[in-house]
Amino acid sequence: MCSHYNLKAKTKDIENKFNARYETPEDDELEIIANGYTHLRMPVICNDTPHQIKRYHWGLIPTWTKDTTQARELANMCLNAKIETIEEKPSFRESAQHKRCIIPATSFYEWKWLDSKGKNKEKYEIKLQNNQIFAFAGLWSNWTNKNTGDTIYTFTIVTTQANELMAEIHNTKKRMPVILTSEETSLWLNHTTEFEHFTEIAQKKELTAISLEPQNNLLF
DNA sequence: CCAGACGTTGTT
DNA sequence: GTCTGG
DNA sequence: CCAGACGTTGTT
DNA sequence: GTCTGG
Repeated sequence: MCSHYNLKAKTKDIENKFNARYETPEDDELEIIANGYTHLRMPVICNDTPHQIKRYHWGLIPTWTKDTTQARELANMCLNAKIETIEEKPSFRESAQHKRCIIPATSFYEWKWLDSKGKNKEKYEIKLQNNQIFAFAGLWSNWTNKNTGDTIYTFTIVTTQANELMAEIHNTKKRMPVILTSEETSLWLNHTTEFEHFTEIAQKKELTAISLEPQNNLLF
């Protein structure tokens, strides 16, 4: 499961890459290692405002969520969404139809299990081969807390079957996020391409996996 | 029927 | 809101 | 990972 | 003690 990723880039480069502008001012250079379970607000570009970069919480909260307790549970569950079933799942289908987004990133993390118990794991950081900024395919949602009237904006990262390299690393479940180049993001946002096609797109990505030193804890 | 889930995968 | 397991 | 279950049947 | 759901 893709539950940690990194966005390390100059804000100007992110803006230029995706032809979009930050909604609110940012530092010149970002380096954010996002841990899904902390539900950080991360930069996203949504289908309804494709030239704006907004910050949404990672961990999708469906519109029908009843209260904050349930919201917390769902946000923890909905860090990822399988592309094969997003049209069916109650948590995702509304978003799959109307609420798509892309999530700028420069790398993500995965562990290779070296034994069946997961006692020994090898950490990897995965990037595009040319080390370019890329984007995950994602879904967004807006949830209004009936008690406070506050609306929380959230997103999830869409996953698909692993390609050859990722299956080597994510050797238990063999999944990986749907990775898009800046040229491919409009295919996802504009809703014009079949879901199966994104699996093909993801399979073809040239990725580089860097084995991380055991002592590198990346603040996790 | 109706309370409880609603998700992915092994918290990388 | 809608589905589903018990 | 680690708290919590560890069972079967299928509501009356 | 060991499995497993979250």
